[in-house]
Amino acid sequence: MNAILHVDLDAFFASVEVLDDPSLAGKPVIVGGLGARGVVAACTYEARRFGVHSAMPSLRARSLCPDAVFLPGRYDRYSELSEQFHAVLQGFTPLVEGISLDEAFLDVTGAERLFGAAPGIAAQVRARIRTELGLEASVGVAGTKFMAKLASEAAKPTATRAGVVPGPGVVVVEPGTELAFLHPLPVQALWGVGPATLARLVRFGVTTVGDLAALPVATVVGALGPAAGRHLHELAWARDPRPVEPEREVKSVSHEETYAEDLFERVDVEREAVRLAEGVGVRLRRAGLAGRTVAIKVRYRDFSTISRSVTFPEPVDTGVAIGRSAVELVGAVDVSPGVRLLGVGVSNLAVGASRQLSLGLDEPDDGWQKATGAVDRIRERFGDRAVGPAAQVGPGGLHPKRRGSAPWGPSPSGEAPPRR
DNA sequence: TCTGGGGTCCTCTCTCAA
DNA sequence: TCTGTTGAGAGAGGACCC
Repeated sequence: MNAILHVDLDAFFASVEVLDDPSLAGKPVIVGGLGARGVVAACTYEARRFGVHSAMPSLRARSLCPDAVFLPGRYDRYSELSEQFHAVLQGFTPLVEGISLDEAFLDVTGAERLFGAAPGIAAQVRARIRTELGLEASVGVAGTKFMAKLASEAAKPTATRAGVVPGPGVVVVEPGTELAFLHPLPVQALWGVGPATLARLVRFGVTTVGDLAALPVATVVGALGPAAGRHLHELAWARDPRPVEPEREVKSVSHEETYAEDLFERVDVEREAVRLAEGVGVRLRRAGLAGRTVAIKVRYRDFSTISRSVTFPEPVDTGVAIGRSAVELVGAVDVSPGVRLLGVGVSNLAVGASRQLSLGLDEPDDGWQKATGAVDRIRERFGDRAVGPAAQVGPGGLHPKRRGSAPWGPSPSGEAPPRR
């Protein structure tokens, strides 16, 4: 029997803000995009008492909890603490699968001889996170990843109108008790059941995990398709063979941005495509990756979204090559309805040096490779804003998109959010 | 209420070649 | 030569996760 831990930092971004500014302790704190199109990235349990939750539009959060402290978020600081968090986990086992900045699975089956039984390891993990990071974590312990995830959810504090109720911190699902724990839960508790899947299941009278388990698998497959149907039916019977995977390969790299005001001019959309492509290229080269498929994503003001992509025989990794493809793809879509969001991404990734596409310019391709290398070295020394494509030079200087800039929506001014 | 950013995975459709 | 089948791959869209 495997021993899997799911470790989740409580209200991570908001807790970091409280950690760095103790005067915020006990107050409703909301981190996210502050503009009209921003969303809540995280909030303290004091804010959740008012019905605020992550992914909620910031305007709605403001109306529910006008006295909350609203902060734009500091992605770099969260990344720094996330690295420390994962280092703590690595101290218990190398079998750590990071899910996000604040969440990870640990397979401690082999670590039990060194650290004791899994529930004890869970307590040790929490204690070390508290003393070394100053943050609170909830831990679920079970025989599978999926059950451990549900258990950590049950370990968290809860916010009610009356106040914040501390959680147990560690919840253990003992072998043999999985179904008793699982079947009373609402079916949305299953990983993979969102609003659309829920709507389909409700038509079959399914509201709990137990209801889903009671259906014949063929019925679930008929409703949800073979992959999702079989997978969810297995989960409903607490069967989850997925192992903890420490190394997961990246499948795609992308940047997207929602604009404070819609873009109607093709030249503006093309300039943004070049800027986003530049950021994607930088991240690809830093990771030593290149990709064969370049895709754009366009979201219109009515929230309808389209994507266009093109696949090349050879992988690309320079902003010039990605940008040129993205501009061509933008050229094939209608921008007149108003572009709310634009995204540029690269997939079909491969490790190693790329062979760049012919750029249709007089410059030999290896000349661009050398130029890109020089640009990367300048950025290493002087920062991302030091150099960029000519199309990006304007009165405001260079604005190459970097990971984590305006991560939760445009700020009120339309500029990147201020750093504290 | 009016919906971010960065991902992964799945499904459907179309095309092309065997 | 024509038609039907099958499978792979590309492209597009959607659902879901944190």
